[in-house]
Amino acid sequence: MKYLKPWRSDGGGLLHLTILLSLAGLRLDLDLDLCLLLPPPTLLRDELLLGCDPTSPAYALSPYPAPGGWGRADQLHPKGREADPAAPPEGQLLREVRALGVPFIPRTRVDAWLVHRVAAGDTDGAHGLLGAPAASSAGGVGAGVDGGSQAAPGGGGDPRASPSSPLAAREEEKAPAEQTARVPDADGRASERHLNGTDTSFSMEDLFQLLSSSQPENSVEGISLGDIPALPGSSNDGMNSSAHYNVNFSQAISHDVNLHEAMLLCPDNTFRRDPVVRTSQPQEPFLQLNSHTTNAEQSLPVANLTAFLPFVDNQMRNLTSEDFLHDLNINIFDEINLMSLATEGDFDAMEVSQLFQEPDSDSGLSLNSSHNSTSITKSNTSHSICEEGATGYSSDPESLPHHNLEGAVGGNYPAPMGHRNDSGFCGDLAFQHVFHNHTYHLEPRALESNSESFSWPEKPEKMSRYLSDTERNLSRDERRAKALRIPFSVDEIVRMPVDSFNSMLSRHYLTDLQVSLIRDIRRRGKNKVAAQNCRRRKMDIILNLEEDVCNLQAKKETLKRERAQCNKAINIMKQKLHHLYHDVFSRLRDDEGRPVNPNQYALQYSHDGSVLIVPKELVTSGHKKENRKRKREEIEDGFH
DNA sequence: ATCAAATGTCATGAT
DNA sequence: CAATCATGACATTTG
Repeated sequence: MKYLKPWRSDGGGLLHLTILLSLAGLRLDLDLDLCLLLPPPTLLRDELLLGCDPTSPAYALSPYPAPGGWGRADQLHPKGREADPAAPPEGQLLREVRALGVPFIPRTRVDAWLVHRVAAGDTDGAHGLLGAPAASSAGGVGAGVDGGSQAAPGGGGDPRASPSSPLAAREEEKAPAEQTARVPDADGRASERHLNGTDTSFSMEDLFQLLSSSQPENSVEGISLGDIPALPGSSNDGMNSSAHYNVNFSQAISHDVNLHEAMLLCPDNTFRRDPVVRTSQPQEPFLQLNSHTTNAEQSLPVANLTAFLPFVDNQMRNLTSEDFLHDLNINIFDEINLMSLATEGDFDAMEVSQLFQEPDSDSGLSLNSSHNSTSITKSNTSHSICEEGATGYSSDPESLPHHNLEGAVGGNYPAPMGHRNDSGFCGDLAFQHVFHNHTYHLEPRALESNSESFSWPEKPEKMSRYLSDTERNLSRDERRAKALRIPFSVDEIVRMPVDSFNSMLSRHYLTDLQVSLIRDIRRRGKNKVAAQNCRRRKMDIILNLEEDVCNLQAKKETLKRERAQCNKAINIMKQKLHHLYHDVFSRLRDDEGRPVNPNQYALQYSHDGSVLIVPKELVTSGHKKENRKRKREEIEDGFH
């Protein structure tokens, strides 16, 4: 398994940003030279997802809808969307586009605009507006606009960035005024402004405005380009000025191009599973989820993020055959998924990093100890909370709203991470450092494992130390499912009938890793129930046996008492017989008038009722004969 | 820290 | 033949 390092460096500190808008056969290449720092996972993911040619076989092999076939009919059907309570209010533009009957349901204004342009046959205009095709799609940022999949629009601003960055704080102050003037209203009138009046003057700002305005409420916060510190040697080539793009670009990229996540993992209306099955599950739209989870990325003033991009380039260049496509589909997506997970959620960052931990490596996940440690943040090799959680979670709970990261797995995930400290020391320098040094320190062994043989080398006893009480209440499978963004609850996965289960798997775009985990969860869950039943039965058997033992013991005691009584009665009878014997013999006299010795004679009853006095020798011999005769008769009876 | 009970997990065979 | 169940053995968690 080939893992891509998440940083790309262009040497000059310039991030070559390429936005490929692949939509309904339309490819819009936006080539930007920005001293812009983008969230690496989003960048990598979208680069891989959308940086390739939409017409290439990669799209056919990928689990994503190919251009022109965005999503399945049932998923994209307007009715299905109308039934979605989470769907955003339809703006006029959206209605317009939908009225055109294109097989693509835009969720964002950019989507709508693009579809509108495509439907209107004005693709050239779109190309012209968005600039020249990318010189290197693999080296750029694929900022795809995914209509049907609603690429993570949710928007939450980036409250984490503001407190930690003076620039961001300043931006935050002036943001509202700008936003009021720039952010389109909810029904997309601002978007229509571009469409109706100034198509030919559509600028980057317009695009970014569109991107950022897909969630107007989120556009107030976040990092503007002006806030991003310029790297040495950076320039504003390709841009009018940084101020010109003083929009929530990072957020826009993060929210609107998070295609992989949106299409694979987003359980929103476009990929909603059977509502009947889902009725018991709280609908946790990933829109909201993703919007929150990108905050860490946005908030990070990453300095070295470009270090990973050449790696990506090499990977992309070296993998041009079917292997590449296969890897792109299975491994890379999974890996990216994991990496993105690591950057998108507090828990997940922790979880994923720990899941990939060397089993015996203690890795110093000392979350508690790291709370009051500030020096660790300056050590490249220290294993601090930030390193473990370096995959992009804020440590400043006050600065970020309590994001509800949970999917359907395990019900609710209140999600306060145990490692989320109160000091927020990771938010600034520490977090910056950690972010670009340790974000994707995945163990090669773990990285090389494919999705089928993927193991979870976690050490539960260690794991539990770093989990909050809430997380600790989750089972391991629930934590795993949450880490992989499995959009179903463990209970649901286990209890679902096999037919529903299989149809569910086929209806959702799940990575191999997710499918494997889901099947494992089902197997383990059923086996857990079976084991519980088995133990219950065993306990029942044991209890029944114990009850039987008690009953038998009581019966034994009763029998013993009866036997004792019988023996007592027998002894009494013997005593009486003895007395009677002596009484009889005391009265007997032989022919000479002498008393008869009871030791030499015995009394014997004859058949006619008379009593004879017989010498004991004859009595014993007679008894022996009778016994022998009786035994012979018994043997003969048994033989016959 | 230690230990025992409870519980989870895996392997395997049966259904 | 796949899915599920049953269960012994071992691992892990819990109190």
